[in-house]
Amino acid sequence: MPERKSRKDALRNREAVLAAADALFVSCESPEDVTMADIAAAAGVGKGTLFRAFGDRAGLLRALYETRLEPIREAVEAGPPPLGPATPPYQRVPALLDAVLCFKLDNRRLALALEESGSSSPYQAEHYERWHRLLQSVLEQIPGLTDSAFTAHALLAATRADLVEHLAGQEHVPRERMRAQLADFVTGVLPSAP
Amino acid sequence: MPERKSRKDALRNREAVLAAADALFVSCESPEDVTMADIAAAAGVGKGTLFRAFGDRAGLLRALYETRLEPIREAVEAGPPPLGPATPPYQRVPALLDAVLCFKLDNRRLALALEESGSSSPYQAEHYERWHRLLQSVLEQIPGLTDSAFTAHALLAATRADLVEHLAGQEHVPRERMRAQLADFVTGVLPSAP
DNA sequence: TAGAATGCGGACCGTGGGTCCGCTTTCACG
DNA sequence: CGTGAAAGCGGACCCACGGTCCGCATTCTA
Repeated sequence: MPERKSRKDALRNREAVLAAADALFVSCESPEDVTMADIAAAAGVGKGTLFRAFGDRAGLLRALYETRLEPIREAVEAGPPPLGPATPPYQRVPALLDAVLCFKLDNRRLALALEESGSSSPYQAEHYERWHRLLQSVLEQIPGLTDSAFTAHALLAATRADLVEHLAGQEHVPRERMRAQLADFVTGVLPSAP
Repeated sequence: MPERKSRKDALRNREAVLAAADALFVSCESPEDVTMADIAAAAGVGKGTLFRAFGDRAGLLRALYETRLEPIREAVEAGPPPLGPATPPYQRVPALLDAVLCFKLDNRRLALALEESGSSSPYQAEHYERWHRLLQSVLEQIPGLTDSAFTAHALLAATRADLVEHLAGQEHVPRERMRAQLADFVTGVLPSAP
């Protein structure tokens, strides 16, 4: 069907914008003081271009996020254990959450920007849906869990970007300690094999 | 010290604003389409009055929130079991989280408005601090828990306003079911007494 | 009941997301 | 190549909203 290919300048500009936005988010105090105009200027394009390419702020954030997320997505969908589908559920659940946590640690500002993207809640984002479905389906294979849907939500909530930011930023919890805490929590939630 | 008493019209207006804001938040689709001007108009005062009384949007939200929260706070600090301090930890933890959940169910829009209050994360709010400290201290009395601070964060994260809103609003999970899910989750997290 | 102190209110401002439209660049086709 | 039209560009512009300001009204004090 359609998918008529874009002009090459459009493509080049799209990349420039993504790169500029990424850089700005990495080197900012708080995501909300990176404005659309800033990004356009840093990318050397006009605001119109930026909005034409991504629709609105949320669209740009989403596009960036998906890009960053792709390697992990692949590792989860078709990679080797402990992330890939061949992993037994008991090991895979902590591995998945650890991956999410690490991702948010590595992309703090971006994740933050996306979750507080003004309007709608993070729960309507399509990538959240994906994580939740996956986690739920894995949890379902673990006997003794009563409600895999809610459990998946609750576990993912423990990796929310602003919580991560709070722990890492304000309370200076080091990365490895946080990973250990989350891992402990997760294994505590899973029914202990008797 | 100071605390010079306010004029009575100031006090009256303050109440009018709180009432108007409350009403508007209850009957709105999304908290972000209740503007400050709306609130001022509904309260029959000028915008200046509103900002004089509460400083800024976040201040107003906070004031409203604290007001609503007060009964629960009292019940927790000095009330009878299962919320009050006399309750044994194993029962009190689920009771506290249930109270939080019910509060957010009863004040969905308001809690939402506060958490997404633009700028700073909910984790810097003083009322979050309070809940966290309390929950942590109760968790500490339960043997076998390795990290009460993180566990408290993670449990509270399961009651985040936008998650509650998502479950109640989009997925139409009924109140009692949600309470049961949370209760199950919480007891799952607490180490089972052997 | 006069004067000061406190508060009122709405016109006004700055900012930032998003739009618009005349001009430029690209590309398919001859 | 040359050429015309589609695709894209960019920055001036718009508007909504949070927040400020200051001349006027109300309340308090003596």
